[in-house]
Amino acid sequence: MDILAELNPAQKEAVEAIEGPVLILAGPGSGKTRVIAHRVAYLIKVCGVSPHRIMAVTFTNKAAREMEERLQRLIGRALGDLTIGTFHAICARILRRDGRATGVDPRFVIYDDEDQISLLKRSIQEIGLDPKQYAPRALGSAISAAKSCTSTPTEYSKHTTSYFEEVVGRVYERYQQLLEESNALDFDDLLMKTVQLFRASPETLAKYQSRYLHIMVDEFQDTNVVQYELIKQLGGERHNVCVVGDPDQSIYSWRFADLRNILSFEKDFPEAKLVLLEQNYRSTKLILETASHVISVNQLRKPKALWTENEPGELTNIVETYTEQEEAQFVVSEIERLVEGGKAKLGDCAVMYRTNAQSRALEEAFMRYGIAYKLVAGTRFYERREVKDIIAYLRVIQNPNDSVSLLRIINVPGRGIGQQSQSQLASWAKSQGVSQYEALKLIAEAKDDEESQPPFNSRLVRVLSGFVEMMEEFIARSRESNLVALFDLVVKKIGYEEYLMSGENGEERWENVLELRTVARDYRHLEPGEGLSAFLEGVTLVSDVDGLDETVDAATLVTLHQAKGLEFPVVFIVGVEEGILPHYKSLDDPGQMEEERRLCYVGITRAKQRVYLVHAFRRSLMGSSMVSTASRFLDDIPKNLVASSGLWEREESQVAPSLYPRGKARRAPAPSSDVPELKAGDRVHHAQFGDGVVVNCRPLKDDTEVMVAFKRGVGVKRLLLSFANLEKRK
DNA sequence: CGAAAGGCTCTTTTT
DNA sequence: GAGCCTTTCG
Repeated sequence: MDILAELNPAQKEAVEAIEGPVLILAGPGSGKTRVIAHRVAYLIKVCGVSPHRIMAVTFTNKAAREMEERLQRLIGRALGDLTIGTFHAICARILRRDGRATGVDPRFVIYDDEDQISLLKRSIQEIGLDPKQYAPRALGSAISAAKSCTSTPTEYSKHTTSYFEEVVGRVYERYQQLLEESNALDFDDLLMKTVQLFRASPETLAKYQSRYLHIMVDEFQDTNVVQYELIKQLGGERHNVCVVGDPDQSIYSWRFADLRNILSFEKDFPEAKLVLLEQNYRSTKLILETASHVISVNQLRKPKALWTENEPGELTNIVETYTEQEEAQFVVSEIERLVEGGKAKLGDCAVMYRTNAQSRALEEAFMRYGIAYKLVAGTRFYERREVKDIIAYLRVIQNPNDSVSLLRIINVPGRGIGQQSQSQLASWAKSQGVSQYEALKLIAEAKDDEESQPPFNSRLVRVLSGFVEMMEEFIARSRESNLVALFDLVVKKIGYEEYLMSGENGEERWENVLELRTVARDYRHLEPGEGLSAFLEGVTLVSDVDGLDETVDAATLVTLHQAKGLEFPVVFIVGVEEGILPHYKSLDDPGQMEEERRLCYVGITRAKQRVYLVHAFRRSLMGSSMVSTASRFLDDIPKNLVASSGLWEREESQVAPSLYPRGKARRAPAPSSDVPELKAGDRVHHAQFGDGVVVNCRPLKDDTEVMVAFKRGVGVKRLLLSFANLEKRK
């Protein structure tokens, strides 16, 4: 098979440019994944480069898997040990192998978001601050930002410019100490420590530099500074670095992805070859045009000349519904209509949304209609309590210093080691200068020796010893048994099934444990220790889309972020409203607003045939009902590209003429002489409901109906102006 | 010690 | 509406 056949001239140019740096700017649907795959295949098959000497970085594990499959088809034989995966997975592998040079113990565990928050809380408390006053999440984000520029606690603290930053510096320092004591790395550490390793150990760097002749990076627009640094380190003198990206699809700046990497690339590699992929093979002309109108409003971008030879296709559907329930219902019934009419298969349809919370109404509608769907994240499997409990046991077995996991399981299932006992244990461990697990071992050893008893009562000594003896048994077994045998032993010994069954949703939760066991089975052929470690790494570094199964014929529900890199014949984007898309947190920041717009652009450009942009008039948010207005992004789509419909009549359909209680209305004071003139946007005060904002005014026969959005818990009320006694506020 | 109940605060997006 | 924390009681 000729690897260059079937490629257009620009794609061919990108594939053949194998010497020196290459920057590929690729519009949506322009075949960039294809280019990467063909480029790797070209290197191996035509240029005779060993797969061993190629690294390809993808954004998700799923993308890596697909790339591998594609390559196998292209090359027609096994790949050998090509390095392909996410930055995080690749770095974890490097650190396990060579991390010692920078002080990383190869048995490290990786802390996910939840573990990180819990450790941050502890750090905040330990330096004498209140986690309620200093939100762990906010501090975590600041620390993550620091790590994204490989700034150590000491370096960070040198350059603080505010009290908040000073606090961040202190928390960062303690947090990092605790991580080290726990022999744990967080996601950012995986990247940062690898860069530090390469800085600290030129021999290690040289080893990797001489191995990797060619490096390729997908989704380059979403890399951060450390990731870029890593690419530069590995690229070494050779500069055989090929990066592929699209600035218009940069949607991870909140994770400190830095678009400037693209500019820096051209500066750091002045000899870089630039390739533009502008022909779109995915979408209809009208979809591409719609998307272009949305994105072209952004100021901070370089215009692109995207084009397609595809059919014009259908107009973009803009639909307004009354509530989010109706919105979900519309989506599901429209999908049903398309499927029944033979216009699409169920699996062709995707529903995309800005926030995870929006999936709820959709799921309910899918279930009510009995239509199959797959939810990409949901309450993510690996974040479920029962799943994390078992993982925590396995983590402590691999690495007893993992304090976050130890604290999680020490009293789960309950064995009488409550808060009180735990802090006793913690302070004793500290006084002895040992880790908590080591303290437990000391207690167990000393329990029959009257002399060296730690200051605990005999009951506590008994339960603590019992716990640590059990864990020691697990650890011993982990050296000789395969992962599944170990898994079964742990679950049985701690009585986890009985524990779950006695609680709520026991059956469902037990099923999740069994599901985790089937994941573990994939690792049972590995050597005992290796299987455990690979399993733990796998379950921590999974991404949500990794679980997406294309072979199942069901509609897909994803966030817009997760949708990056996917494509579907039919795309619904729901909640296209001010405050949702764009998200309200972005409303006052032009830079963030541009990112929201890119997010919308990413969504639209996922579609091959049909796009629906749906918004609701009312939506429950954080418990109370709010009135929503159509997203500003919809205004930027010319009318001639749009087929719009409202599924509810603003003038007639609504509830009762007035929500104002009748009895009360009669007793209410007579219309006052100076009824204020109100218009949408005015702030008002109501004696009973408090402060609110006028959402809408509608003239009636001899009165005005005003819709007012009140504060939390009250929601939107429909009032008669003459009776409501509204006070206009400035 | 632990279960239950009530009160609080927030919620973007995720490797 | 949910998850987390605190309080209270057995």
